[in-house]
Amino acid sequence: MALNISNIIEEFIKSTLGEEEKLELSRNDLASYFSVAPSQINYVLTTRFNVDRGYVVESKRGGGGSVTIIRISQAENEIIPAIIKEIDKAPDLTFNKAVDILQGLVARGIITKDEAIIIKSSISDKALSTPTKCEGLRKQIFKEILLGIMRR
Amino acid sequence: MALNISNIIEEFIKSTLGEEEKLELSRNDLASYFSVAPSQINYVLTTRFNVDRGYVVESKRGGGGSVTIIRISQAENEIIPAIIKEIDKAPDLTFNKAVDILQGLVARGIITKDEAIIIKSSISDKALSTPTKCEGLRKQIFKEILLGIMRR
DNA sequence: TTGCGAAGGTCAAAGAAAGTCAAACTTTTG
DNA sequence: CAAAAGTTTGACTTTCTTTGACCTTCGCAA
Repeated sequence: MALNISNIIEEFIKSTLGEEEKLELSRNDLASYFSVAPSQINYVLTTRFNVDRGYVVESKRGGGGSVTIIRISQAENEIIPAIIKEIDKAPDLTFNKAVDILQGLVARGIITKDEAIIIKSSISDKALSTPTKCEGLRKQIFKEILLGIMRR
Repeated sequence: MALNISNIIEEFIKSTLGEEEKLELSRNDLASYFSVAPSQINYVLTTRFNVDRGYVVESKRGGGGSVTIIRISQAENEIIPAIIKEIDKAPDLTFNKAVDILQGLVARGIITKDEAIIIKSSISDKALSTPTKCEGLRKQIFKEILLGIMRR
């Protein structure tokens, strides 16, 4: 993995979180600990700890404010329908969004890393590049895959 | 073999890779080390480290970005390119033909049953049913999946 | 009750990689 | 030797990260 500071902060948060469900921390302290702009913490949170990847973040401003990272724990049989509902909101599905979702599924132990690789292949831009570009195709394929996972 | 800079870079990468499975490097650093244009590295990668020669390349842009060269494992290195060659003979690929191929891969222990299920989902008629029918799409997706399997 | 300081939030611009593509150049081949 | 194939270069693009200026919210003390 490339060594940028965002990845390092991501790993730090994950290892501090450990097996716990929640982690409360101070944005400013974390930023000064890593000598970065406070807004960089937000960048890490929005790109690495979003719903797609299986986390939610809550926060409180003002004196004594803080940021709380929460691992989403959902009954296994509810996750996939929830994801399908979520992706159905947008007309299309980007590759990166799908990769985030897959990371979330791997993190929750629903699919293996190897399975994620296969799925990524099947919905990559390259796989879907055809003379006649088909709108919404990736989404459709991805949904079928999710349904297939549920059925097994 | 002609002693052009591409061959020298190729040898350098190979000897740095050694017996390892993966090598992560910086495109720009490598380019400046050999005093060539960065895009020359891409040229070397696409001509010398492609699937036909038993490698796949992954990369990440942006700060801390990098290029990773991955050696494909041996057994799969034989079988999968052969399958790709075979399916390339026909312009299209039926679902049933693909299922046959998948059965073969499961039988040889190259993929698991669960992985076969996922792949079937991604190339099913239902996944691919779109308003504008896309010729040869299933084939393309299937090929990408096969490449993905090699990459694990 | 109001105002100040201490959080955290937002957003856009700058920076840091890597990717693409075509033109120019070089080497090989018929 | 001419055409084809292979190599090298550089301008431009895309993606991801980092920074900083400015905004919002909250608790507490005067």
